Amino acid sequence: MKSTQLTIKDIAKSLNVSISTVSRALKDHPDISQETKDLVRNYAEKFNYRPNVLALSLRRQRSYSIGLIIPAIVHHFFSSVISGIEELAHKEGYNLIICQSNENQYREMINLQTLIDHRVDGILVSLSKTTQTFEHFSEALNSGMPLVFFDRVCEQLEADKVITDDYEGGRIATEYLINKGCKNIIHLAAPQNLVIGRERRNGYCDALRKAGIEVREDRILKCDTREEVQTLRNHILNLAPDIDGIFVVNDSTAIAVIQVLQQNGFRIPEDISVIGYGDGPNASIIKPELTTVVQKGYEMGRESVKLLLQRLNNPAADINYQTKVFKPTLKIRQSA
Amino acid sequence: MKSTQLTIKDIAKSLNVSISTVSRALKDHPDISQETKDLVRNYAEKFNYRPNVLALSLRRQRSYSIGLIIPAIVHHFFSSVISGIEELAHKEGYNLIICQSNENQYREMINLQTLIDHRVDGILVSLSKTTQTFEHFSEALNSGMPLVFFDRVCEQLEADKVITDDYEGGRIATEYLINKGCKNIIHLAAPQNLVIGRERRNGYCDALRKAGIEVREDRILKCDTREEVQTLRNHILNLAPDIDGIFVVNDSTAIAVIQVLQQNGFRIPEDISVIGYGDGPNASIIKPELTTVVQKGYEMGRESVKLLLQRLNNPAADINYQTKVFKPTLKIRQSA
DNA sequence: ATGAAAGCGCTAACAG
DNA sequence: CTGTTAGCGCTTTCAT
Repeated sequence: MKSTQLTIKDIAKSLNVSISTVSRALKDHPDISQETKDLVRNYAEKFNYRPNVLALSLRRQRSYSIGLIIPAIVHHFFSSVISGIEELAHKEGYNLIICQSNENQYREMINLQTLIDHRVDGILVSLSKTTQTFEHFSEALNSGMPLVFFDRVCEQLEADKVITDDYEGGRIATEYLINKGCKNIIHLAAPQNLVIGRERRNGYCDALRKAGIEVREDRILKCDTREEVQTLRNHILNLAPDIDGIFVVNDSTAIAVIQVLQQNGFRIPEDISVIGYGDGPNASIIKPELTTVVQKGYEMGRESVKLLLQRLNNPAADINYQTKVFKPTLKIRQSA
Repeated sequence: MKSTQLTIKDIAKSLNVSISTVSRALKDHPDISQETKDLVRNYAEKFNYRPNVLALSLRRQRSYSIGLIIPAIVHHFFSSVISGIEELAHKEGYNLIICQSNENQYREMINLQTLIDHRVDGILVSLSKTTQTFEHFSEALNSGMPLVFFDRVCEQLEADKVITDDYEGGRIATEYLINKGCKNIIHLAAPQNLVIGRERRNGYCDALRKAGIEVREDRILKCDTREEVQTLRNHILNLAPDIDGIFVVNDSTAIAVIQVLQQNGFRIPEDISVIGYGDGPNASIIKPELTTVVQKGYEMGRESVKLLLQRLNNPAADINYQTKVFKPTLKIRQSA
């Protein structure tokens, strides 16, 4: 923070007018004479006066900044969400304070507190994988802090939410595999404490049932990272000869699985069809190119900000909480 | 910003002590009796008092937040830098305000102003591709704002910098190709107003000269995005029969080139060897896996924050500006 | 049309 | 050991 920044007080002194006159002149208050306005504004312009946002926020009881709690910045999906958020937020005059939970509930709680301490006007959050309790959020909500959850939301909490219809995503992916003729489809799932994990899985299960295929617990593996694919490598390879389809909860895991299978002589999609989830840039780099469920990160980011702004601009109006649902689509490439 | 947040004044009133007593008790000032301390702190704890960071910043003339101007969040390199920055900054009690320039000088200038307006204690920046003038930064620097440039730095500005030795990166990549027996190597380059663009290119040129290979301007193409590869598609394919090596300024462009070449019957690396720059996750997804220059984003992020903190903690001490240089290494895979 | 003063939440010098 | 006061930079009510 630069201490040598020009203040309204400095201007007042130099111009021999009162502080309030300067303040009013700067904001084009009708009471001020054109003459004084010009005087003040020229001076301000000349010496590059810039209002102190901190002081403004304190005074206005509104910081014009919004907070973001995100599990991990480096995932393409999340970074595209950030991009969408940043874009709209800045356009609307808000700035963005970003915190990373690193998939850790404790960090998430700290993040939340940090943002509250900074008196952000509202908070956007996508839950960490390890988050099991939600008091921190319900407290914030009760204290009046506007909260919008996106992607990884919390069912038990009443709040604004932006999601993709993950059940539908799981369903269309699995149905596509079934229509392709797959009979033995496994699912690599996200942790089941996450709604997205449950929903995608439910979509998978229901599609199977609808097709008269038995849902087998031993064909659903908790596996949603590249690293886990390595850990479960042998298990997956044991399963491989008996299966003809895999629905994977995200792209990077799907790609890791394809690589492992290919290294062991399985042909994709001839032997086994694989479908991912996300449609990041990797999806069209892997050979065969990945068939995957499209998730619109950038748009979800923007939508989250929209919902938040709506609430900020109607603080009194007790709008009912909204859930904006994006319909997932299947991007068909080569892997299935 | 929640207006119903408990303040020090509220506590004072409830407890019938003065505001300053509360303030001191909270910060364990030696003058305050243990009794009063307990009283105040219990109350604060019980009603979940949280200091208003805005007021604190105003008072201290220090916001404990740092700003970041980044060309595009969605690039893996940059998002890993952010991750490193966020990590260390939060650990040191700073929070991060992120602005995206979108490779646009005008946006970059706005971003800078926004951050100054928010009275951040310091700013980390990586230049946008289109930035051609630097007055905005030199002004900030002159006004005393600590600035650290990383990766895309500015030669003309005296400031702290964190870079990889891009000349060296270009050199080792090209030398490796030469040693592999390549004689006709083209370079897909970044814009030459960027130091990284010039340096990588210079490394390429010098490696060629050192090997007695003529440097030909028609073998250096400005091409550093997937999109540009499509635009230059025909040009590249015309060149292809005559060349045996390509040094590309970043991974995603390298991958796009490989895809175009493969689609047109060229074998990588048998017909043409390709080397990228960055070593993001994509590098090991493409077939053949990409040989590429390793760039340590996360570490560069941390180092940038370190340099900044060093300066913040020694505001008086006129430390000489430092440039931290990371040595690039070559990750050899299959594409070359 | 302009100024004085209070206050946003907090700290710290000064006083007692 | 505790309280009073001024001030960080700004806005706004109330006087004039």
